[in-house]
Amino acid sequence: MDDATTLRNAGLKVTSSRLSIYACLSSLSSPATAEELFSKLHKQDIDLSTLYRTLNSFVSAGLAKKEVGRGKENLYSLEGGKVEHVLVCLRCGKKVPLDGCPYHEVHEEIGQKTGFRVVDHNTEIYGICPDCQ
Amino acid sequence: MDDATTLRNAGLKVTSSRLSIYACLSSLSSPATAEELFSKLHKQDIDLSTLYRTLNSFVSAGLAKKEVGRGKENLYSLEGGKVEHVLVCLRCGKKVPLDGCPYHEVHEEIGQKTGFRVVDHNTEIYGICPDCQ
DNA sequence: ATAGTTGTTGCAAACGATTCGCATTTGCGT
DNA sequence: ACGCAAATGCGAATCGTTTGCAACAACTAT
Repeated sequence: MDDATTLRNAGLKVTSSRLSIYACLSSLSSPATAEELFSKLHKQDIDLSTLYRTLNSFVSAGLAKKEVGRGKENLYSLEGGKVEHVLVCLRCGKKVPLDGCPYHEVHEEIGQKTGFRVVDHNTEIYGICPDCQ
Repeated sequence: MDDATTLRNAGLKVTSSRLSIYACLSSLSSPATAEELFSKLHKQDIDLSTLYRTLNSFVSAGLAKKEVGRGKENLYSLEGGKVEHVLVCLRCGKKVPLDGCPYHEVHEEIGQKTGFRVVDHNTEIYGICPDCQ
């Protein structure tokens, strides 16, 4: 499925800005701030407010995720990109990656029970509720 | 362990503001905005900037957690408080609580495989690694 | 294709959640 | 008690993010 189709399926109009932003997001190896995305997109001449509006659209559509960063800015990343699961040691901070998604089956179960379409799970479990689908 | 000891163990000076804020956080059933906490604390006469500074201290000390809310404000909650599992709808923001911890068995499995003692799981999965135990 | 409808974009201005500087006060080790 | 470093209150500043509006571009039905 190409990006345009992905956007359409999410109920979003396809525009060149959105395609650029989507492509930019999918090129990320880790979540980025709006400012970072903005400078990556600098040549494409996309307005900052458009970027913000687009990011919010993506989040509402379940395509992207928004999380708190270090400062007062937020981080954005594609939903369902390379989901990485990490064990973090509270003492030494060491991180041990886990292979695959240990929650996969559990989330399917939850989806069946609640009617949510489960999309991601980091801070919380995100999805689209029956009323919105 | 009482709150004062908790703060001290986290390397924070114990002050009445901090005790109030900590108590306020631990009374929450779900994450709250700084504004909400502020109005809950309004009798205690704590300055808003103190609240923010304190919340940041708590987060840095690993006592509290900060996450993005619906608007442009963030949500704060105690780390390791009543762990609640919630399905959040990306569209309408509705939250549906889950009974129990769906990950319980999965985490036991992970613990056995990796040697970690799994302690919590919100943004990431926390534990104590074999070297630290 | 064409015209109409609706959602999107750019621009500039506003907003407001969060941060910061500084003088004062407080906790806490000696 | 004494002194130092850290915490607080107050105000003002910051700047990440949102918004209003007019122009414009995508999609739909003709």
